[in-house]
Amino acid sequence: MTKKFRDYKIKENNAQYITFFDSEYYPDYLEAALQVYKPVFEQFGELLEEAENSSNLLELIGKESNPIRTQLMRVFRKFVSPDTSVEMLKKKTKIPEIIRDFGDRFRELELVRERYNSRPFPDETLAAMFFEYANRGEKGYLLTEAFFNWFEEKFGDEYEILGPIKAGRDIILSEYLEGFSNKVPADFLIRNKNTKEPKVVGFARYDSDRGGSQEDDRIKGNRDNVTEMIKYSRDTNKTLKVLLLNDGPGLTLGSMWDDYSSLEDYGEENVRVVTLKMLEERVTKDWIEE
DNA sequence: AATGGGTTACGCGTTAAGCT
DNA sequence: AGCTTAACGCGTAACCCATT
Repeated sequence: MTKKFRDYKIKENNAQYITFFDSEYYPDYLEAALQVYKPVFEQFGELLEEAENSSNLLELIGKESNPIRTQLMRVFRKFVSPDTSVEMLKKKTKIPEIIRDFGDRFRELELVRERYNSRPFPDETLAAMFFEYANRGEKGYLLTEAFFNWFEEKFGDEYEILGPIKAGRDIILSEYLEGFSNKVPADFLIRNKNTKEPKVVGFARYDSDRGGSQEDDRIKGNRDNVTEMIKYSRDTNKTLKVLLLNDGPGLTLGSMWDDYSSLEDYGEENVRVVTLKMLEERVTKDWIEE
């Protein structure tokens, strides 16, 4: 009997199967943060002097080009308009609309100047806040990247793996599976290199933190996907496997591990849940083909 | 009544691909 | 070339609920 995801948790030792990606320690990165954002703050200060009013300040920022424009927008949000989401501010063309809809809630320019000048220059606090966001999402990319590399190395001759290694559109399964009409987004798809026959549908996720709320969504989403795949396999008489690549310390939180274990049970031999450290043992040609 | 862990709900910024 | 979209994981306020 093959080892199951559940079996990696005996005696609560599952943490050893988790992959860690290094993060920086506080306060080591403060210097780097100041380096990055000092020019942004500097320019914001200049525009602040130049502007006639708060709306005009936004217009002036809109004339700048990226990447600095987006950074100036972030500062604008903080000092002038916490109402306006970054999604809005990212669109240059939306600026007149934003002024129309939110302009009356912008903080008065005089007050903004006063508050801005009350801060030390460069504002280390704000730099640190911004910096904290900078690496969001990166660990998820590292996870898929590591998997793609491993897979190419190990199975590159026999199989091909499709999907974005970093940012980019997911694989929409209906576009690759004959007779499958649901627009299910997957992270990768493994096919026989010669026949192009789909073999494995993959979903990847790195959980640094947070158990709680996300657990349910993810398990449920994954379960729905598994159900779909099983049905598809049965209908078409093909064996299509589902690989759930999950990793990160978040896996050890709450009921996450157990939930994934039961998901594996639910999918029987067609579903495997793995971390990077289980790849050699669990992602085998036998499993792909059986 | 206080404490504290867990849950719910939602907004968030950056990146690279994709589009116009 | 500039802009938009799709993808990623992160942070936390407010609430729930069991225990002390």
